[in-house]
Amino acid sequence: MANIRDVARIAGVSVTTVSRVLNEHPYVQEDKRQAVLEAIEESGYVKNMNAVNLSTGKTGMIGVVMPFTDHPYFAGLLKGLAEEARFQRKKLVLFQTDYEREQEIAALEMLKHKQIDACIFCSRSSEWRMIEPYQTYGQIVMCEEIEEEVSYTFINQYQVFMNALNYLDQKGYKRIGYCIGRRSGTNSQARERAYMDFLKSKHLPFNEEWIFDNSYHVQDGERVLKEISSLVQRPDALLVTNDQTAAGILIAAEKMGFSIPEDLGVMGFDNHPIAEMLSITTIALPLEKMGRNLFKQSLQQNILRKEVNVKLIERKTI
Amino acid sequence: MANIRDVARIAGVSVTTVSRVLNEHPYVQEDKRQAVLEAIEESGYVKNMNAVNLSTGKTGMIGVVMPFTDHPYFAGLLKGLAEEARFQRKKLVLFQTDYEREQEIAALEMLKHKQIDACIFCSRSSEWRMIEPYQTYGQIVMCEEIEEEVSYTFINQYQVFMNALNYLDQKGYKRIGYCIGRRSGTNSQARERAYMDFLKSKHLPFNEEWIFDNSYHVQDGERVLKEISSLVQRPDALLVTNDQTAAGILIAAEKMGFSIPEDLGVMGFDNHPIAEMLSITTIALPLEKMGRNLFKQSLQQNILRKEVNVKLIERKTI
DNA sequence: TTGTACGCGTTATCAA
DNA sequence: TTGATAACGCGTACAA
Repeated sequence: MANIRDVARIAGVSVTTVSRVLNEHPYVQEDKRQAVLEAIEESGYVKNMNAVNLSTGKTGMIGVVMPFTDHPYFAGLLKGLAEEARFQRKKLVLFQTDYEREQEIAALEMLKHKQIDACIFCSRSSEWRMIEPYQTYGQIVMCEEIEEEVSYTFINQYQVFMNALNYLDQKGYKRIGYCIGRRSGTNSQARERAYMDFLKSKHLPFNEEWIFDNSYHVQDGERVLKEISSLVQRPDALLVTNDQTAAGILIAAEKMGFSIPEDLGVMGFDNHPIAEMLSITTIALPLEKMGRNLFKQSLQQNILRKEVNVKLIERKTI
Repeated sequence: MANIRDVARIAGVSVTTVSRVLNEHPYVQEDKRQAVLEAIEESGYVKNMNAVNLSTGKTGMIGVVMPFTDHPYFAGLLKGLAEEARFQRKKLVLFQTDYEREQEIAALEMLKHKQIDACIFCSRSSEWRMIEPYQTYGQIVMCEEIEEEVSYTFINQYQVFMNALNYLDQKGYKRIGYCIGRRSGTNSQARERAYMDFLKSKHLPFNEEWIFDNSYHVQDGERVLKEISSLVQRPDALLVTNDQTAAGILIAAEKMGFSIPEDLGVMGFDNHPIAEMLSITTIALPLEKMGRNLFKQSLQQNILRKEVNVKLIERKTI
C-alpha cells in the first residue's frame, strides 16, 4: 500500500510538498500540485490516519459515556452530541456502560492512551476521585452540577424539582411521591434534597414507600402502579423523572381502574412525544441543546459551566 | 511524557525488553521484568496507542452504522453489538446517520484510513456499489440479505412477512395493510414483495392507501390511525413493523373510539416491553443475538451468512 | 517555494 | 534470553 513517500517519488517532489497538497497548505505551485494529485490517483494512495494521529498527538475522536442509549433522555443528549460532532467534523466513540464503573474507566483509559481527545460523561457511577486524575490527559466534561474543577452543562435539578413540588402543592396535592432512575448520582441526590427540603418546609412526613427507584421504561410504570395499589397509605401525586415511566403509569392506570389525575396526579419529565400523545403534564428538557453544548465544551481548553433551563408543560395529568 | 525508550533507559534494558513486558511476551527474566515495572511506575509511562496502531496496522475499533439509536430496533442491535464488543475487548465507533449517505461514507472513509478495523451496517441508504469498493480496506458486515460477496446476519423478511400475512388471512382479515419505516431498503423491499405476492395469491386488490411509511415511533401510530379514519375504504388489519408504532395505534384507537382488534387488527414487530404491556400480538426479533452475531462476523476474515429466526407471539390485538 | 531530515512511539525481525 | 535496528507513515522545523 502506497505511502506518502511513494507518492512523492512518483510525482517527482518531496514528501513535504505532498503533505502540503494533502493538507491544503499554501506555497505549492499549481503544476506540482497537479503532479501530486495525479500521483495520488495513480498509486491509489490512502492516508493512514494512525500515522497522522501519532504525529499530531490527536485523533479527532471524542468519547461519550452513557449508561444506555435506548432511553429518551440519553438518546436526546446523544442526538445533540452527534449533531455537533458532525458539524465540527469530529467522531464519537460511544461507551454504553450500563452504569458499570469498569466501562467508564475503559473510556478514561482511552483518553490516557491518546485514542480519544476528550471524554464526555452524560452520567456516571464512578466517584469523582476516580475520574479526576485523568484530566491531565485531556478535557473531561460532565453533565451534572459538581463542585470540582471541571467543565459541565447542567440543569439545576434541585430548583427544578422544588418548583415542580411546589406546583403540585399549589394544585392541592398533599401526598407527593416520586419515581427516579437510581437513588445515587449527583442529579438524583439533588432531587432528593429538594424533596426533603420541600417536605420539611410544608411540615409533611417523609414516606420511604413513596419513592420508586429503578424507573426508566414504560414497564416500570406498571410496576410502580402495582406497588402503589398495594400500599395502605397511597401517594396522591407522583413526580416521575421520565415520560416513559409516566406513560407506563397511565397505561397501567387504564387497565387497573385508576383514574388520572383524580386518583393520582402524574408529572413527567423530558417532554417526549409520548407525553404529548397521552396528554401528560411534563417538564421539557432541552436535551439536544445540552448535547451540543457538552460537545462544544469538550473542545474547549478552559473550564466552562453552562446551565440550561427547563419548561413546565401543562397538560392533563395534574 | 515518558515513552518506551525512557523506560528502557531507566530500567537499564532495551526497548524490546520493555515491549515484551508490556505485552506479556515470554522470554523475560524476572529481575529485568521487575526493573521495567519499576521504571514504568517511576516515569509515569503511558502507552501511546496511536503508535501501536501505526505499528500494527489495527486499532481494535469497529464502526457501527445506524440511522438512529433512539429506536428499539436499533437500540436492541446496539445492545448486542456493545455486549460482544466488550467481550472481545474491542471498542465501538458509532455512526448515527439519520439515513444520510454522507455519514455512511464517513464511516467507510474511516475504514479506509485505518481508523477502524471493520464496519457494520445495521441499515443503509447508500447503494451497494458505493460500499463495495471499501471491502479492500477491511471487513464490512451487513444486516440484510443481499446477493453480494459480503458477510451478513439476516432475517428472512420475505418469509416472515408472508407468514404474518397468512396468519392474518387465516384469522379472517380481508383488507390488510402495513406500516413500515421507509419504502426503500432491502428489508422493506423484501416485505413489499411478500405483500404483493400475498395479494396476488389471494386475488386481492392492491391499495396504495393501506401502506403507511415513515412509521417509527408512537406518534406515527396516531398519524396512521388518523389517516385510516379519513379513508373511505379502510383496512381491517395492519402489519406494523415496529411495536412503537403499534402502541401508538392502540393509544390513538382508545382516544378516537376505534376498537382493537374488532375495528382493526394490529400485529407488531420486535416484542418490545410495550407490546407486552398493551397485549400486542407481535413478532419477536432476536435483536441482541443479531447484534452479537454481526459483531462476531466483523472480526472474521471469511464471508459468513447467518439467518436468525423470529417467533410469533399471540396476544390480544389480532 | 521546496526539500532534507528528524521526531512521533511502538512492534517485529534477526542476530547474538 | 536479550538487544540493535528497521519498519510503520506522516508532520514539520529548518535550511536552502
